Amino acid sequence: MSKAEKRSEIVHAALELIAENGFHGAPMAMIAERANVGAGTIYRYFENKDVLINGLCQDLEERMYPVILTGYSADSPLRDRFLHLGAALLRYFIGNPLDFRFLEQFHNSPYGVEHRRDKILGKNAGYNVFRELFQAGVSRQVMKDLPLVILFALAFGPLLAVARDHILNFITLDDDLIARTVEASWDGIRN
Amino acid sequence: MSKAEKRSEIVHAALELIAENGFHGAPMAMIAERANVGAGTIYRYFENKDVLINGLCQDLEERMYPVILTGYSADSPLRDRFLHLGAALLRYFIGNPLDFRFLEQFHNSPYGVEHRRDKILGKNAGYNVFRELFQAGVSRQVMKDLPLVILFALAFGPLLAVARDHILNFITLDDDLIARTVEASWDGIRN
DNA sequence: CTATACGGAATGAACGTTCATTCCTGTTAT
DNA sequence: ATAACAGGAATGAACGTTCATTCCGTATAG
Repeated sequence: MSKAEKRSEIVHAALELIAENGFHGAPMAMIAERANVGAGTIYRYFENKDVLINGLCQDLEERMYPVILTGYSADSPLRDRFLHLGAALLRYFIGNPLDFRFLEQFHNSPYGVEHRRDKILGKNAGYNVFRELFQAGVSRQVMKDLPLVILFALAFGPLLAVARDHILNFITLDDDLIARTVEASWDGIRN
Repeated sequence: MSKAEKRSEIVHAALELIAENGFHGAPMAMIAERANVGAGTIYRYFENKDVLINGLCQDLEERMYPVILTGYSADSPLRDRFLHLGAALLRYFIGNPLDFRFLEQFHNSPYGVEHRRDKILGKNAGYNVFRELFQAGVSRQVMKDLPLVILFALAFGPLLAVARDHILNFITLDDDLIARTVEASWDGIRN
């Protein structure tokens, strides 16, 4: 097994275990076992568990962004752009439940809060499709004149909640239901 | 200290610690210390940690419901009823951040998922103001014709998200902002 | 071409720490 | 005096992390 493969085995095993059992249910020994490596080997690739977990999150975002942005045109009407992003996000989560469950675990942990604080208040507020879309929406008065944070909550709160419900089998989302849900969440933010 | 007082000290300490530091950051020894009791004493009141935590959740719901339902009239128009419940919920969470943080921790843990599964699919689907309100909304065509679970997500997803953002100091909610947020989430579900 | 030596990578047993839970001692109330 | 209770030290299981050792591919010597 090459070095890169081994690293990715470790990352994949960790993601799987954390998604399935939460942070509690993913001790290093178990990650090592599932990745078919020795317990110590992990520490050749990651300084410690914190670094592994933060790395996981970064890897994940890098995999997710391109998928969501496929077919996204910054020139379309705002409504279309929102519907595209919302549906793409929802489909991604449904198609990659492990990624979704990991992100949920991550965001409800000390790691996640710090991560989000940086994103909202922090330096690397850099380029961000979502922020750009919402700022345009507000300034063109297509969206409600509410703080960005609240618009985010109105838009993505429902989407994350239905993704969770689908993955926990409380409901089964098909393409029609996805579309109607995203449209409903658009109704929440549009003027 | 009376027996009932001691029990409530333990419950309060546990809620505080779990809310502040998550489940990881609330070992029994620390709960005992904050409650000014011995570590073993807790086990005279609760069989084990699981029982303590589930008890916490039940206590909390019993404290929350009356507050939210104060001034609620089942005869008002559906829109008013929703606005009342939404604003009351949001205000409760903002005024009782520890309760909110605990509920979040709880719902993102194995305990919480089981608890919710029971509530949605389970037996004790018994009386529930929210369910009743939404069923009425759908059947009178005041709300979108979507599965109940999705309407819940559309309505409460945003409210929980903004409550979280307020408590984490990403935004400061005042009465005006609360009202406008609840109205926006109503736009998401109404026809 | 084969045999030997080398060095980085992998290993997993062992360590120190932390936790939930138990147990025994001392205290209080009757 | 006795029973019920409270306390916190003791216990053992589980965890993240370390480190002495083994393994293996490659370079070097014969």
